[in-house]
Amino acid sequence: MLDQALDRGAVDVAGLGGRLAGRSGGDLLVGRAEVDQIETVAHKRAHALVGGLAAEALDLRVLVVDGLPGARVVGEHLQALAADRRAAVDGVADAAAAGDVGAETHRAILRARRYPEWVGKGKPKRRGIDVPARVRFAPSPTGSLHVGGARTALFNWLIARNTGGTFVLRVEDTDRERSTPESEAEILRALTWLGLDWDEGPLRQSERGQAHQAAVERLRQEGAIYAAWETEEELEAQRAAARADKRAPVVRGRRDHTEDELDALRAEGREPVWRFAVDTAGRTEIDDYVRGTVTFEHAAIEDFVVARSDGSPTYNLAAAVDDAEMGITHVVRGEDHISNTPKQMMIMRALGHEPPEYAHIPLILGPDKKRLSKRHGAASVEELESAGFLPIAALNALALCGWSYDDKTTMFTPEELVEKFSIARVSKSPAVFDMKRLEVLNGRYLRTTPDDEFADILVAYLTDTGYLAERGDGAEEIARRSAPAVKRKLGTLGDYDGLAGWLFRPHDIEPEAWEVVTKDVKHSVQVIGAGLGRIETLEEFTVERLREELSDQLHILGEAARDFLEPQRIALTGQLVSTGIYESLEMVGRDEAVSRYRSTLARLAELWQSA
RNA sequence: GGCGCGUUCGUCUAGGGGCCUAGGACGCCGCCCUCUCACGGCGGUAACGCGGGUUCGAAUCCCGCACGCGCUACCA
Repeated sequence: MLDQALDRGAVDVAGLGGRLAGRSGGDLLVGRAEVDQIETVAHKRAHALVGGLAAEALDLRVLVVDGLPGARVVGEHLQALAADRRAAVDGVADAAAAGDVGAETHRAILRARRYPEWVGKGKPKRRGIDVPARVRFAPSPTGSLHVGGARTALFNWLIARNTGGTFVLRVEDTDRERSTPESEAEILRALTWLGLDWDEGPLRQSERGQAHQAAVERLRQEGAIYAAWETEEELEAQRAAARADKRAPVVRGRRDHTEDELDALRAEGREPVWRFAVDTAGRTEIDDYVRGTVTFEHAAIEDFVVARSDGSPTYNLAAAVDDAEMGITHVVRGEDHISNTPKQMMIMRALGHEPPEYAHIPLILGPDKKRLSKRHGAASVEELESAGFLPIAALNALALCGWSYDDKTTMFTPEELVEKFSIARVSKSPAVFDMKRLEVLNGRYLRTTPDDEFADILVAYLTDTGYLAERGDGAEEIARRSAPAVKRKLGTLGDYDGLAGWLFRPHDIEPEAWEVVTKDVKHSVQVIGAGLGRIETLEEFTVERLREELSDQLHILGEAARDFLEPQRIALTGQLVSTGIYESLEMVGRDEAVSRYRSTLARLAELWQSA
């Protein structure tokens, strides 16, 4: 078949003088380079490979073995190859004829010939931070620490630790209406819970009033800001006009009031705000660690307010002054701040400071792809804690939100995180926070915790949430004893009650479980009775013995494990999902177990009779 | 509306011109562990937003479009 194809010239590769000949050997040879096993010719990439070599050699010689399996297939592939590569070869041939093969082609050829060391590196890798960085986390104390904020804090902390730098905590409480000391305390507590310690601070922006005033004064002297007297309505009109005009909705105050006008304005009792006089002709470029160069034309930036009419500084002024004066070298913050950055850079420059470097990290989204907020449920660190997540699990989930080390690692110790983190590997695109994944991760951490340590963690959690107090005396002891049984099933500590709640209650059967067990009353009575028979007389009430006894009974009955064990679980715990059956029996002991079995049987019997 | 950013399985991601027949993880589905629910193990499902261009070759580079998100305050 192949020979026929050859005879017809159909496989004359691109008419470049290549020829095909039957020969024994087993490999497909192209030029003088050995390519691959022949079956991989079917591979698309082999075509490309051969193409590359053909392009180089401009003379394709293909040697094929006699009696190869599927000569027809080989022939077809070679035809495909020929058609496929003809253009390729022509392209290079033309280029070569013109005396210029091109760097790209050269690289491709070299790569194909597996001389990786000769192959160009392509684009440069994104840069990381390799100097000791002085970074800051600057939350505003208007609520609890959100997942997004926590992640920003974490990244900053990681950069500080990993570069041997300094992590500064600064509380941005210039909004006096909404800032509260309680919220500040809660944020600090949440950071501590996560294990993020700061080297300086907390420094309150509200206590830096003098520095801010001085900066405003300086800007005034420099002529970088001006008093703006426009009323709310006038500003609105400006914006509306711009919008109608499809221009950027920027606000610019009048800068050329006469003395008489100013007197008149003051006489009205108006107080001006101070706006930054934006140089509308210029532009500001941010050389961002994660986004590359981002350019803002000043024409689209309004004359933003730096000082309110009561003289207090706005966020942009306070942040710029503080970052500059605190010697912050790298500002790492959420992407929602990126349009503030040129403003802050302008302020710093007007003040004679060189702006720091910036990294704007992508936002964390809720399942609806909107920025994660309270609406999405557990959106704060506080909620994560009370839901029963371990700090280490939360830390990992946060770190892996917008950052990855490689394609598989999902569990890092804090030390590994510090060692491996790099801003260069932070993703550009926003990430949906995956609560389910956090749960799974948490369960994994729980399971790797040694039993005694786990028991302590569990008891601490149950105490903090008031669970134990509500269950009365002896509850702690019960919880401690149940710890090993519960450990392998827990996703979060908050799931504890769902698994072990029955231990603290007098015997009762939840409706769903009752439904299961009453589906076939006769059968239920039978297997529960059989189970009871086994445990009633059992001297040694241990997991091992219980397993033996019940397994034995299960075999005698010839039941499927599920059909036999499910009713046992319900008889004892009254729950559909619970701690393991044998552990559960052992935990409550024989007397309690027997009494629960009997009470279940009694209820079943009652139903049976009435039916 | 303006400005900015983003777009690979449902979700988090690997990927930087040929190592991609697009890999991993979570979820989901199935099987196994005859200790059930669960845990664990094994397997399966599933993605390069669209259209052009550059190139012998594009998930990767360029352009356009679409969609999404952020910002657009005398809030931070």
